[in-house]
Amino acid sequence: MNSDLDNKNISQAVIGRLPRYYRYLGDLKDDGVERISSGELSGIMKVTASQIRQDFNNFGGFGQQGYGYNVEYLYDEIGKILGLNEAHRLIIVGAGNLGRALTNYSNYENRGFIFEGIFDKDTALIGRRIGDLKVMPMEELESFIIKHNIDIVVIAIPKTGALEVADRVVRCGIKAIWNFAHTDLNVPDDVVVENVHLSDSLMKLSYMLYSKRHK
Amino acid sequence: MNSDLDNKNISQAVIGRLPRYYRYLGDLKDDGVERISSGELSGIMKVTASQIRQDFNNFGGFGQQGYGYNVEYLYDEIGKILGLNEAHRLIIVGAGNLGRALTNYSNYENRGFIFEGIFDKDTALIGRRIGDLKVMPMEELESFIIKHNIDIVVIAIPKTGALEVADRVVRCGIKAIWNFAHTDLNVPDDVVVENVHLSDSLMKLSYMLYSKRHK
DNA sequence: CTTTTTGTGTTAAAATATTAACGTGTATGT
DNA sequence: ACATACACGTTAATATTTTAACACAAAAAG
Repeated sequence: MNSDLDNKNISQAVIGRLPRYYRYLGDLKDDGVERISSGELSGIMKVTASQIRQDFNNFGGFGQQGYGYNVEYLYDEIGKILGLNEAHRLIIVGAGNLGRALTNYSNYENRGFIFEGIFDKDTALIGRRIGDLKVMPMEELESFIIKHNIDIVVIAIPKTGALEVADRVVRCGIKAIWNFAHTDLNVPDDVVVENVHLSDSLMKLSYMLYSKRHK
Repeated sequence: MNSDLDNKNISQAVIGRLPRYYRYLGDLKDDGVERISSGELSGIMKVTASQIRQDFNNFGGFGQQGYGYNVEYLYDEIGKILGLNEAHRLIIVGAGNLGRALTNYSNYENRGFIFEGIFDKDTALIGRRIGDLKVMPMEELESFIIKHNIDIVVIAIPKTGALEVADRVVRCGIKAIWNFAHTDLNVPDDVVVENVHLSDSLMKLSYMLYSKRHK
């Protein structure tokens, strides 16, 4: 069913905007707003109304002429598109500061993403509690992934070990990696990687600041 | 001087790729590679040679026909473009898990970005040491920024307080914000914001995973 | 009930971004 | 010293993305 839409290739540009729409619609929903037009949303989100209509239409018609979009319906539909209707089970590799931050951060920010475990190679950390989780040794990585039906692996270790960890989790069937290591991973085509390169982000900011100053 | 290049508007697409070039060139440099052609780099980075040449040419000719690019020179030049030749002084607002992670993370990953202070409104945290820093109360925010010539403010607090903090730091002259709060900030045109919306990133991953599965 | 306004989905146009093509200068090898 | 291959910078072509235009359906107004 729905094969038309499912097979249509959605551009990265559109996908990148979906979470932002989702965020704004969530806020509107919380504020009790029932309906909204592309024009109004345009004003709030600072994007053209045309783009909003184009973006939504990639996935089918969610609105109605003369009415606009029903906020709650649209919110739910975008949630479905983003795959938020099914729960995801994650593990974090790396119990350093970042790994710890992500464990807690995600607990209250992202329902639907369930953090099932955290791993580290440092024996001093193994066994320590972080939130609800206990740090596990790297030897148990593969068996844990399989036993607990893990969906997504978060890599939160320095780049030295990142490639090896990626290889290991890919070998036991992982298809999605959230990569915080300061390097690009090399994975098969059917594995998706979302990079969060904090240094890159900071450099971008530096560039923007610098170029504004010297203009 | 150099007003041609300085005033030329570089597209976001290009800027977004610069840190990645910088990263790869740094690795090459560390490996002792002296020169590289756009074709070779293309193979390593998985982008077209044409794009590499186009990108670099936005900032002037760094290469030489028949030779290619000198790795170290190119690395340094891109560094300058990114504004990494001048040091930046940062403070972090929010001494929660994320703020703490960023303090340490950046200490060894990003030379040139100096973390000068960390602030929190939670009195239980004030005075506690995080790395080399001691958590300061929010009341001292403005005076600290001015006294220590702070460049960049990192917002690492929940969205509730983020807008107010942004307003406060903008009012005392801050022109660059690294925003980890789960919301968009509203700042004047001459202030640049680089967002790191972790939830958005995770949702994107969820989408990619979901859409691969259902294809 | 009719008219007017609203605002979508969609098609067309404009603007950007990416890739390919190529002329020319530099290095390398004979 | 000369020929050949290399590889940049640049211009041209292609593809993608964004914005505008518009026909038509639903809602609101009279």
